Amino acid sequence: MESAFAIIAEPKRRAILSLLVSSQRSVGEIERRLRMPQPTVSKHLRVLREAGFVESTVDAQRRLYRLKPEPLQEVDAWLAQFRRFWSAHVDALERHLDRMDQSTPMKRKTRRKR
Amino acid sequence: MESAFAIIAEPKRRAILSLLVSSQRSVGEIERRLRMPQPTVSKHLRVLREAGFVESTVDAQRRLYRLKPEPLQEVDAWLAQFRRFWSAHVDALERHLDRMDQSTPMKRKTRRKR
DNA sequence: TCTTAATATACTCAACAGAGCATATGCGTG
DNA sequence: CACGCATATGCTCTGTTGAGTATATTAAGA
Repeated sequence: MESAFAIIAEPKRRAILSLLVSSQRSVGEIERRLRMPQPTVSKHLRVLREAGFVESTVDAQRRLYRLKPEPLQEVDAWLAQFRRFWSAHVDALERHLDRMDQSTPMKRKTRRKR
Repeated sequence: MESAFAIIAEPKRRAILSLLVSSQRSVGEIERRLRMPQPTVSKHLRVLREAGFVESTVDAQRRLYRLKPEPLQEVDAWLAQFRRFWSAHVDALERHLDRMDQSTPMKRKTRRKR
């Protein structure tokens, strides 16, 4: 379960992370909002905690879980290398469209600039 | 194996994607550059192809594989919701630091503005 | 057409992850 | 201090996945 990528491969864990992005939540809140059995929630929270995605504080019998940014930022950093590729792709597409424009000048004005 | 997230959970697949970001490659090139057995490469390429991460064209006996942007963009879109959280986090940290500044004014000038 | 290079696929095996259920732990309250 | 709520953990079972090895497919070239 090493990598951050493996952690977010699990749909229910992604749901938990998405829920925590707005504010911290107790286990019971997560359980009710996501309609998951309590042991399932606790087990996924354990995985998330050990991987550094969340941290918890004790509030009487409750544990309040909240997001930590680092692991998701790591994923984001890996994705960065592909963003340049996407823009290059868009550029190539636009150059292609521009070439089409030259053959059909009537449509040129419908094209937006970057 | 449905989701894009599950696909990139595999380290070797991430390596292949990273390799393809610079240019398209044949199976043999991937095999040599990443030091993977050929069946391993082919199997991962199949998974990547069926999930829409790559596409291939035939060049004599070779197959040239290249990236397709959509699935990674989907991952990127999911991550977007957390970026606001990160900046909020940084803001909170900075407010905290600013409060510290008020108690130790001497250090204030070392703080950079946003 | 025989051969060789490039790639894909089939099959088996071992490891692991998630679900479900039962149960343990810990804290507050009467 | 006994009970109840909130949460964590243990255990078993099952499905899936990746590795490894062998083999099939397809095209090029002598």
